[in-house]
Amino acid sequence: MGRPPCCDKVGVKKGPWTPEEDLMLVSYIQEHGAGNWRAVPTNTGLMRCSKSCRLRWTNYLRPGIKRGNFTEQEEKLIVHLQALLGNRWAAIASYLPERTDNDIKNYWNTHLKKKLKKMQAAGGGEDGGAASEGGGGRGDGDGGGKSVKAAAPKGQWERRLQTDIHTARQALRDALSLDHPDPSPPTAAPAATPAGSSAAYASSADNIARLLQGWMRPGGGAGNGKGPEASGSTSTTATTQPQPQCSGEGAASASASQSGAAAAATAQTPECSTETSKMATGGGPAPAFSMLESWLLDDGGMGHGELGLMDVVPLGDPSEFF
DNA sequence: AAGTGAGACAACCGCATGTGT
DNA sequence: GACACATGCGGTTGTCTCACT
Repeated sequence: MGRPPCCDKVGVKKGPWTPEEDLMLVSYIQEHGAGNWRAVPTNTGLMRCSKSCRLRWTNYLRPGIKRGNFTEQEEKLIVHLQALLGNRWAAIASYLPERTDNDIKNYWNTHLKKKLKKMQAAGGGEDGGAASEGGGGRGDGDGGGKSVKAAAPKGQWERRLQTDIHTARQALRDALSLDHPDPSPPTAAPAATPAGSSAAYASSADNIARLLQGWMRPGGGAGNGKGPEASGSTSTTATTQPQPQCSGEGAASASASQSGAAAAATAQTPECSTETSKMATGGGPAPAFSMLESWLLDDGGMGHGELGLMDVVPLGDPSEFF
């Protein structure tokens, strides 16, 4: 409702972030943990709005983020999830712990959309293609969730329900406190693989990653929110390690989308919820993921992707996947 | 070698939702 | 129960880099 935009203030800087700003933000989060973004600009002296700070952190500075080069598996996963969930990037991103929703969204808009279009044009519809748009549902490719609802045989509410189930399952898993997989040591910020353009910037990001490694190691362990301020908001802090429990999760190792992700998902701890609330959306589909994976790899089943997934996660008995 | 166009990525904007008072 | 505030999400735009002519 009549809420004033957070970035209304004059003097708020916009545009690309400089390495210096990144450092300021990172070091602040190091000390206070992520969260309470409102206070970040004032406390850091950054001339950015809180939103911008949060975005910068979650999309770029947060450790454990893999950049560039989507693997084939990731691609497939995205296509199928998009078909299933629509443009709910945050939910989709929860299946790809190393990727940010923004990244996935961009990748979809720049690569996959075209790819699928081509496929359809070729009369193929191959993989996600056919499945996804349910017959070109998205036409323009945009408006995912919205248009999907019209074209998809299943209502969007059903998809939501589906996601909710994931969330619920995750919650239950947390409650049962499965222990997390060991924080598989990150292969060091894979970050620095930006393609071309970002190369220059990558180096600075790399530096930041190094910086993070330094401070994230307080107790030797990225362990459980052992981070600088292991509490509350720190959730993210914990994440800060390139091998975090929250974001990058162990999956950090290589093509996480594969097997790694499963473990990764499990790695989700309640603490991670703050920053990764997005993750909560899709929940930590650890078990589901493996099934999803096989489902995905089983291309033959394509064509009814949705039904396929529905089968994967029977509405009636989600518990079965615990 | 220079100019133009296309593609890719980062960031911003506005709306929706959740939480606290 | 209503209101206000903070955060999260998705869509869109702007900028930069690379490839081609």
